[in-house]
Amino acid sequence: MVNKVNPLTIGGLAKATGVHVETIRYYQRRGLLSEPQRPPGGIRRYGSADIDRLTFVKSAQNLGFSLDEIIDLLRLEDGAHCQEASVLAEHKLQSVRGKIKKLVRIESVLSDMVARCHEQKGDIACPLIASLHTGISKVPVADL
Amino acid sequence: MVNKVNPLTIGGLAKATGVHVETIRYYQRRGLLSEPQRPPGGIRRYGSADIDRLTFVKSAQNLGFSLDEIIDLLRLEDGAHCQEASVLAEHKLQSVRGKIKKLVRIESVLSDMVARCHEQKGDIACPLIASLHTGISKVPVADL
DNA sequence: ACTGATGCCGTAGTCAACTACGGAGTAAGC
DNA sequence: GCTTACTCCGTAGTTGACTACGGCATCAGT
Repeated sequence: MVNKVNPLTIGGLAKATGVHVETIRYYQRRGLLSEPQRPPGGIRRYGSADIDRLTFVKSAQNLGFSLDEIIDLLRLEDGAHCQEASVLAEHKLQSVRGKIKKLVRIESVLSDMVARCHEQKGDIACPLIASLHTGISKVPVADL
Repeated sequence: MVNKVNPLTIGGLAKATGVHVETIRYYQRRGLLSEPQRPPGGIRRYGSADIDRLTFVKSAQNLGFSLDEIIDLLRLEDGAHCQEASVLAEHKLQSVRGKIKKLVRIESVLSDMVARCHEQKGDIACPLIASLHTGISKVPVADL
């Protein structure tokens, strides 16, 4: 009962995309991927459209979009809503830039602390531990 | 029944540190903060040592340490294990730098996409959506 | 026809770090 | 002495994105 257009079983789709079978089923439940009709009592078949869809989802996810946000993007998928899509992307860009800023601050505090540890001369106390006690680096770390 | 050394109730400690009462209780359960003895049938009292401890936990957390890692740091808290502490901090520094790298790559892809949207001249398709279909930006986003 | 690998399906478990709830006891101010 | 605000405690729920389990159906190869 092999379909010429949609030759893949869910396992084949998983191999073709590198997405776990259970994850594909999860995406179907979440509405990120539609479930093809299945022949009575038979097994569903998938094709290149599904591979493309999963590629879309994974690309967006790699850019930091959540599944909920990807659902929004999928509604704009026909390419006719460029304005709206770029608004979403710009928001994401802002949040990515915010995260980078926070991490860069954390990086400088941490590397300072490590450096002070290394140049420590005969002190007894650890400057790193000491810094943590003084409440240094009050970087709000929310949603890193 | 007010204690001169440890005058704060858990609510006072919460206010003094900006950490929610429930979170303090959660930290006690996790072993990040010890529970002071309480007078029979009475209410526990907290003092500056507890404020300091919470400051320590929050500072470390703001630097990206997980609670489990902070438990490790707390074992080194006497300041006599500078070597070990700085090893932990260096690991964290590595991971922070890794995250920054990934985010910077994401930032450049996203800003490219947005820019192409803005300079789009009379095309019908949205370049941003199109990019997502081609599986661009295979940045493994794990543990962002 | 048989067997072993897959598919289907619903439900439940995982992780981290909280956050909320409910009911009973206690402390403090008037 | 009464009221109101806390405190204590254990347990359960939240979030996001999966991941696992168990039992049955189906398919492909021999």
